[in-house]
Amino acid sequence: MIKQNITTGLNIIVKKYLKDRGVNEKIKFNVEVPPKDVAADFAINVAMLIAKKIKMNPKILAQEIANIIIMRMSYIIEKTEVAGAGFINLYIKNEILYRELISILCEGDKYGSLAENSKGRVIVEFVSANPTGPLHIGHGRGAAIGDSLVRILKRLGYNVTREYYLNDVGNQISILARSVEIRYRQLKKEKIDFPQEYYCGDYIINIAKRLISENKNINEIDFKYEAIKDILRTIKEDLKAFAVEFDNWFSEEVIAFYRDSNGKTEVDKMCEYLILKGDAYLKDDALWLASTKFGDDKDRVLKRSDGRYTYLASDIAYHKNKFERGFKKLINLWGTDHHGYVARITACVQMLGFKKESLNIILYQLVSIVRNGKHLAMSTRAGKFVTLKEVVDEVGVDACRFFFLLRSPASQLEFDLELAKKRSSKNPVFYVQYVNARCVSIIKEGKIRKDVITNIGNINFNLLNTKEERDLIKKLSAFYDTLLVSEKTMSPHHFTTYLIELSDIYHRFYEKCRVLTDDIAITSARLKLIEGVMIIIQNGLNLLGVSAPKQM
RNA sequence: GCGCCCAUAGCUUAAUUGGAUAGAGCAUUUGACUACGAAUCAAAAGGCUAGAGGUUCAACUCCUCUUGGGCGCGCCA
Repeated sequence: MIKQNITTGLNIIVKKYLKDRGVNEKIKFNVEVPPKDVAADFAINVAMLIAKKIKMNPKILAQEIANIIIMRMSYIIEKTEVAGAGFINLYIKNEILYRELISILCEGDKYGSLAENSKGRVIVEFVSANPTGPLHIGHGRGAAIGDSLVRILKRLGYNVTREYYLNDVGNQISILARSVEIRYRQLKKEKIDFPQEYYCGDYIINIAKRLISENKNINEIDFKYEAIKDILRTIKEDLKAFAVEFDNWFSEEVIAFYRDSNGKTEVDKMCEYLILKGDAYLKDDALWLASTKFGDDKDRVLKRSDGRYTYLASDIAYHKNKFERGFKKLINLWGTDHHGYVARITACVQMLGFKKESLNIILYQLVSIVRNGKHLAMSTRAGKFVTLKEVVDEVGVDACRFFFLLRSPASQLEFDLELAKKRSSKNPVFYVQYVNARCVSIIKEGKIRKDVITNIGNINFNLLNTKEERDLIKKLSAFYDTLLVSEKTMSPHHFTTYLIELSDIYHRFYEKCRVLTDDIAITSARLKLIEGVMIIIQNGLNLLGVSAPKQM
């Protein structure tokens, strides 16, 4: 959290500086890590921003501010310099780094977390695959991103609920029920055709077989109920095997079927509300949503002329329901194929009287599976898709989750099965986990030596003064920065990048700085540094839902 | 046709959200084990960030257009 401490100090200085110059505006500047070839620890761009406002030479301002910083922040800043177009480079004192390492060691797995439930209630809705078949790898990516995002937000103090929205109402489900029924009848030797557009996977036949084995009269069988029951069970099993557990499974029936004392469903009430507000209107015997008012390209039907509601109507009621349950922020993870839906749901949120910003829709691109350099063909229609279970069974949960989180949700993901299985540094999961195993191993080795100092108070951290050691501690402290970036961008992929970079820096340290030597003071200090690395790697992997094995 | 998203090294991609000489990994080439895990490390080479304009002290990032790709455009879910 070094960066945050610096920012706090700088803000005070900048505020006063602006006031002295008669500038009343607030300036939002950045504290950033300079490029590789610059030796400084941090750099700020504030002088250039002020220069623009008051039309002065940024380098002169930079020098003035740099002087103030060195005077007022000497407790943290060792040295400043003006560089480039007006950057102020900051060199921080080593003691600050050591203090950071100490708090990592003391706080352990709590390091970088804010007080629980200090930031309000958030609901993250993800996967939400229709219960009409097993989860495929696309759902897997959504599951990994969603679950990891929840872990990140929790660490930042949000009170987060993981929710799966179950579309157990509507056409798809009717077709599912019919599909099972036809298979059932076929197994009973009835001559009946199976329509092409029905669900033709083997799992449908298996459900039918189960029903036959239960020997019930066909009139007693609720095909819809039975189908959902079986499919949902496998979905839950697959998610559990993938280390994803939902806090809540929200059934569409709750808003579409359940009626209050006046005989009204939540969908009914929502529509009445929108009509009253003038955001819904009747035309051609149907009820329309005036979504163009809020940026959609056309108005949408809520209730068909035959009286049945559309999927959209349920979905609006569902979002309303989420707000009514007290969530301040709604996060939805959708596959990119749903992007057409963003405008209308955003419009609805505003019609319901909530701010556009309270709904955050994250779209993620598709996953393609690569084996030996070749893309595997996929088609949902023919039931020829790669399931999540297949991939997890083949490469393991850790590799699977890490790979799904490797790229920004906005980029398409290539999942290389052979690479994911590799046990070498070429495989990024393995590379990161290997660091943890190595740390554990060295610490174990260190424990054998009786003379090692373990009490933090007696460690001479000043001995950690090489470039490699400084770099390593700085990277450790960037753990919190990574949390903040992930929050801002609503994406966990920064952590895979971070962990890979941290591992890189660790290995460089490992090559240059021998840990176990005859010098007991250095040995003890470096062992503590390694312990810090271990803590951060474990914390980071935990946010991704990936394990940190002690040996490999 | 309309709309949304994407385009970065041969391949897969990152870039702290507008900052300094655009970082990694794979593949290629070269080097390093008589000490803590060589399952590793060090180094070389590889880029007009698809193209053209614009805004800015500063653009991969923002705006406009063009080209190429993905997806969506139902009183389906």
